Amino acid sequence: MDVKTLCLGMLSNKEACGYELKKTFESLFKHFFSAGYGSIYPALADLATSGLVECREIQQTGKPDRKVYKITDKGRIAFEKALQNNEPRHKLRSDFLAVMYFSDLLDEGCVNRLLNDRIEAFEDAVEHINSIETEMGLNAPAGARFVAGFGAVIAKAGADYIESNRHLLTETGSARIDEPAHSVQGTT
Amino acid sequence: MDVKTLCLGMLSNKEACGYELKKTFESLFKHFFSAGYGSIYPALADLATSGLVECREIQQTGKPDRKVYKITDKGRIAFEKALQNNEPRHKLRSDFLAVMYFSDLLDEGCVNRLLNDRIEAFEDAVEHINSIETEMGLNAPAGARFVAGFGAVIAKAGADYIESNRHLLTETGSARIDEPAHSVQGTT
DNA sequence: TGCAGCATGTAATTTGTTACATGATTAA
DNA sequence: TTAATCATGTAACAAATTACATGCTGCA
Repeated sequence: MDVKTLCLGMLSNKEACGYELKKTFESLFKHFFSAGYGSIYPALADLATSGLVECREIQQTGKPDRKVYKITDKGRIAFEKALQNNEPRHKLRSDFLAVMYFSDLLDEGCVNRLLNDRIEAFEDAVEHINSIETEMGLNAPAGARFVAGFGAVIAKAGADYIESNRHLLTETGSARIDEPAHSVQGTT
Repeated sequence: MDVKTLCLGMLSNKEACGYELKKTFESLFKHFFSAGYGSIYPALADLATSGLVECREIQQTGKPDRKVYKITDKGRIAFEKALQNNEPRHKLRSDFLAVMYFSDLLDEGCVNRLLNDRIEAFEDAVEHINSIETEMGLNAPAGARFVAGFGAVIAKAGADYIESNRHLLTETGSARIDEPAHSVQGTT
């Protein structure tokens, strides 16, 4: 699944401009898909050329015209077909794990810092997902809740794993003592 | 971190040919990094050109000469530097979650099939990792064990999450009829 | 005064995937 | 006889990232 297809999918829920789609990538989709303007704008242009979306320009003062894209019938059909096509991939790419694999080449301070950073990143992810779940509310589509829940559980599992197994990588197994005074909340 | 750097890292443990490195990508690194011959061979050629590895050709009958690459001192320094450089990324890319987000556009049979397939993929991953952990034994480097454990825990968490939350996506919440009676507990 | 938000896009570069091309040996 | 394993590579293609390019508004 490429950025183009995902944009089409987002537009099947609600019309939007490129800027807004980017916001969605950064909120709901953050933990499993990312896209920058450099992918989104060309994708929308392509979709419009293919007749899968229609574009309506809204004039604004002091800003570029807002281009609001709306999915067409042809677009809906194309997207449903895209959903059924390929057996969907699910792939992690982790430099973090690669570095940990070679952690015997690093000094302990460095390893500890990387572990702490990663735990923090996971905890931030959990918080981020919790906040969007709150925003969504209970009447949110099932798919959105399922996907958010998945992200939260996996991030939590990652943080917990590191906390429980960091002793494998450091002689002292030092916990996060070196964190300055911005208190880090417990793993929840 | 690109394929080139990871190849260099692998060679810091043990000299190898491209074919062997590919095997390592498919065993130890499978759950967090992937690379095909199309990336590996050019990467090795580049490394040799830069003097980070040395190549020794071993003649064979009926096969192309085996090119065994060995890291140089310069290569070791470059790799250690690469390890320290960037704060390492850890990024999931999941078409599976994207499709689930839009699962209301699919019929239940299709959704159930996708969920079952994903659970199976996660379970296969756990098994695969367990088998390489067994192969490695207890005297394996700490980094290798840490990384393998991480993969197993995350895959298990993913499978458990789907099992416990599939009811969100399907009216009937049909479980896997093809699985024998082993009840799956809630998350964690 | 400076930064964040809104809003668009292009172009160069990097990176990796896929298909192509070859070919012997061995086990099922 | 068919597939898998060993073993190398190139070339075309696809895709996404990054840097560049513009510019107003409103807040601190």
